[in-house]
Amino acid sequence: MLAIDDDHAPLYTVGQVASMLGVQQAFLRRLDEHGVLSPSRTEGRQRRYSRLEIQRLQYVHDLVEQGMTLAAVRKILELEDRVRELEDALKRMPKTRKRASVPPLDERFIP
DNA sequence: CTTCTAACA
DNA sequence: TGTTAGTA
Repeated sequence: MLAIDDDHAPLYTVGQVASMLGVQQAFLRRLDEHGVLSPSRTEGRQRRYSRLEIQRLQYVHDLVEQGMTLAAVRKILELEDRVRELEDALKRMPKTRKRASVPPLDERFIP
């Protein structure tokens, strides 16, 4: 009954995606090389992008235009994914009315 | 005709 | 980063 997610379906080639977004194929391939966004591959090793990946591509394109390096973009996407994880982990956490204790400044950053 | 990798400017 | 040669 779960209308299978056609948003995750790997359907589009680099060429299609590149012209859809008005970017160059080389750019998309570089994102793949740098681990920013790696689409799934066919058995013949050809890239196939899903609609979700294309959306993320739009976002990545913006960040790069704003001057972000690919390494920076990769880190940003990692952190944003991490934030989502924590957000819905929080959402599922049993409601407690306790006052959250704030960790000391020094300990709060750097994994 | 399209994509792929690798290499060069 | 964009382009291109040589393939598959």
